[in-house]
Amino acid sequence: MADTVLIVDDEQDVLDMLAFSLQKAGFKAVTACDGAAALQKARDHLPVLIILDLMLPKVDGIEVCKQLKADGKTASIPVIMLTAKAEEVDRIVGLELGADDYVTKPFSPRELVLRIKSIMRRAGGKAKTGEALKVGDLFVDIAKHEARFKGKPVDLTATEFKLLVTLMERRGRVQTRDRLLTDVWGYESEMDTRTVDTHVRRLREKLGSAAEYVETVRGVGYRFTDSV
Amino acid sequence: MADTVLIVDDEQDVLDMLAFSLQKAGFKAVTACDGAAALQKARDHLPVLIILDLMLPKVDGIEVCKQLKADGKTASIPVIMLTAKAEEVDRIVGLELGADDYVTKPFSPRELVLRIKSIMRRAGGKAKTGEALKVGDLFVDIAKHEARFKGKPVDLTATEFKLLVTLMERRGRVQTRDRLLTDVWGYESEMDTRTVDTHVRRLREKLGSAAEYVETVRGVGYRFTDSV
DNA sequence: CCCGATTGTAACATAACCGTCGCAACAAAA
DNA sequence: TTTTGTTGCGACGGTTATGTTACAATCGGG
Repeated sequence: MADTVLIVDDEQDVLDMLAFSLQKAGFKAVTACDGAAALQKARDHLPVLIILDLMLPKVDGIEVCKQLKADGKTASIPVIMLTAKAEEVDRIVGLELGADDYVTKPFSPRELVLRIKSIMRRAGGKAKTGEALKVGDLFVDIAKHEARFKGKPVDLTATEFKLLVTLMERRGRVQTRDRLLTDVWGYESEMDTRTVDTHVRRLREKLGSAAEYVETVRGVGYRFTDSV
Repeated sequence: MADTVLIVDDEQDVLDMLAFSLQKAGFKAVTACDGAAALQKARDHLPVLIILDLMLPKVDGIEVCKQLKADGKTASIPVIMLTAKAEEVDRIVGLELGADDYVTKPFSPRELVLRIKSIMRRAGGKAKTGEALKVGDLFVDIAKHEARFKGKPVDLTATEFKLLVTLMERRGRVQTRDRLLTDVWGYESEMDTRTVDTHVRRLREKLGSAAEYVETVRGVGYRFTDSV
């Protein structure tokens, strides 16, 4: 099928894991282990999506992304950036290099596949570097690490912020506690699922009347609803 | 496009790096490695901007700048000075030699491109009186290397000044410590991120009540806010 | 050559955040 | 209604991030 995805990373383990996950999700995976090969294969296969590690030998991931966007042949291909540290996210966004989304390591394969599908849905309609989530009066700007409700800033901790974003990105669909644990806390976290409850509670508290967006689905988990 | 930039430096590495960065940013780069060639190429290409290293063989960078400003053909071209040490900034400014801005080594390419765009924006509008950043009662004049709060001068060291300018130029957006390190201290600085905290503290101390502009975003970094 | 200013780092203090627990409130099943 | 399981809530220590202070090294000016 034409659903080819290009994966660029210098670690073979990551490549294998991603290729496996993507093939399982119905994509065709092509891999590259450095920037030069990435640019070459991007032109060659014209994938529908590129997953690009920030840290690459020789040519930086940022540079690769810029060159992809500068080439008319590959400019329209959505790019998902992989970053090792959450702190680098701001840097990426600030550079305005044209990445369409980012995922921080460690990530869950499930999360990545969801992002991919989200990106491709978005690309089908209006492609935009959507770093802003908005539901009703609730506005979340990922680039600024800032959430606003009715225009007023909501002071959230880093964990609460990521939890809110995760829920909003999958709005309408129930998220189990285990899934939230792996997606917010990372795939290797060994924690009590009740911890999620506590953070949901704190999040609701700070959200005030916007807390009604966060629904409890008894026996399953939580859901962010936009149809109040 | 006519966006030609002349780069003058005696080190080939610096020339390469700058030319690369500028071309990525959409400029056309012309280089010169000494003062005589610089004057020649300035008259020849009539660039929209000149990046001029202070230390040059044979003819001093200061002398080059003076001659550029004395020649009617090149007098109107904005000049950005490159200096190895922040302390020399005062010297440049004191000499009133006509430079429009300065950047201290080591610098980040990102920073330089930002300065260039700023300079060119300014040149498009009014005559060069030095770029002034203004938020509330806080005024910062980059060209004069001067900061004022409620009209009273704030005595800042070179590092503190650069930190303040960097934060103000990206007002509203969180700046991680790593990013501030690369933008204020240079692209190859290997320093403790806690150093940033210390300098932020010193800056806040000197700013007095204007310190509220400098916000801490726990777990992320610092942010200069104008929406208090 | 000496002295003050500046700077980066380390050490300590403090505040914020996080994960867990126990219990009460609640809902679904029996 | 009773029973059983689930979730909300508040609180408690442990951990981490940041504020604060102090100090040695460096640099430049006098």
